[in-house]
Amino acid sequence: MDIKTLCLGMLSYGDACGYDIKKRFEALFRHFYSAGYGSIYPALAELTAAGLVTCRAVPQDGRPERKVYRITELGRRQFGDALATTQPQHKLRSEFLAMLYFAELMDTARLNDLLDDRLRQLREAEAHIAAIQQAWNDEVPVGARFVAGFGAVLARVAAEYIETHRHMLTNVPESTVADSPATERATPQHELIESRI
Amino acid sequence: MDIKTLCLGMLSYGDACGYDIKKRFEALFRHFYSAGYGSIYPALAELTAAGLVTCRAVPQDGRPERKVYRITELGRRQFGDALATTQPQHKLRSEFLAMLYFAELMDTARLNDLLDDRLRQLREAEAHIAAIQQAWNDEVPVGARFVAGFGAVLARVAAEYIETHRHMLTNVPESTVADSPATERATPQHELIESRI
DNA sequence: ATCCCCATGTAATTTGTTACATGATTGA
DNA sequence: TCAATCATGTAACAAATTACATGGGGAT
Repeated sequence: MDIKTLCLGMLSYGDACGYDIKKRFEALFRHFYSAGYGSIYPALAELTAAGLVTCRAVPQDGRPERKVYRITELGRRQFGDALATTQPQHKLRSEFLAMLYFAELMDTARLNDLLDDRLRQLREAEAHIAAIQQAWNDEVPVGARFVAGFGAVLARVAAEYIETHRHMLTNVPESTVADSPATERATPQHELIESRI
Repeated sequence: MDIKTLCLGMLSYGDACGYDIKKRFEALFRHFYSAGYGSIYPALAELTAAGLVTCRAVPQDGRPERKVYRITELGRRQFGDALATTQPQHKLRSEFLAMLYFAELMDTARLNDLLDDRLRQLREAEAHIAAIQQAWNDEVPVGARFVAGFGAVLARVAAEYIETHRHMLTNVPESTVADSPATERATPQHELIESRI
């Protein structure tokens, strides 16, 4: 399920230009999928070349013309196929967690900064999802409700985990905090760590 | 915080060869960071060239020689700098959620497959984390405990959400299930969808 | 017999991000 | 007046995955 296919999916809910599609991505997909113009515009060009969408140019005064894309029957079929056969991936790449693994090597102030930053992001995500949910009416597709709920729950739980467990990282007895990196730590604990991982 | 830096971090907990480092990644980082040999071996070569690690070849009988890497003082300092200054990202790319957004366009059997697959992955993640936690002793760094707990909680909550909300997607009245894609859906709902997103 | 583990690497390919290039309109 | 929004696209770059290439040892 690449960006090309997702653009097709977006267009199955209504005509749009590249700019619109980006906005749609940002509206609901933002928390689990991102796409920039550098991906979307080439994707639309390829979809057009493959006959999966059609493109009509709408001139505007004072602005560049809109290129409005519409999905074709072939495109609809192909998207249906993709939904029926693709096995979806779920990739997380969290430098945040990777860094916290090395919490010992950071001081308390730095750790607090990292945790507060992440908390802010999570709160913002919760607020954003809540805002779009409130603007919904009865006809919103179940899929949208499901993924929005999913995002909201995960963001809330992640924030709660940070709040209830941050003391593990920051309430460290003074002596344990690393301060003289060179002298004591140079050679001692090599080769004996496999058990800790 | 790229793979190069993370290899450096891994080596700050003990000497290792590329193969070992990959195993370490898989042991605990697997749920939020992945790295293949194609990333790790070049990273180690670059770290060596930059003087951040040293490499000593250990011949073995019947196997290719191990190239055991050790972090240098410069490497340790540089890693400390990275921890102190890098602002970490947290990127999620979930084709799973993206596809479920279009749940209307899938049949119940397919949805059940997708949900069951994801549930299995999440249960497996929980089990894996529980296993490594049980093998731990008192000296495990707090960072490792924190990230393991984080992963365990998120996996559990995600699984719970799927179980308690899957009926939204699969208990659909017969009539609503899409069956004749071409005829009814060709043109009707174009241009009126902005409000639903 | 066959598969997995050990152990190294390179090269091609795919994929996505960032920067560049342009420019009028609208609201603060 | 300054930033943001609308609107398109290309080109360079960065990064990671995948495939290729090699090969003995040990377990089932």
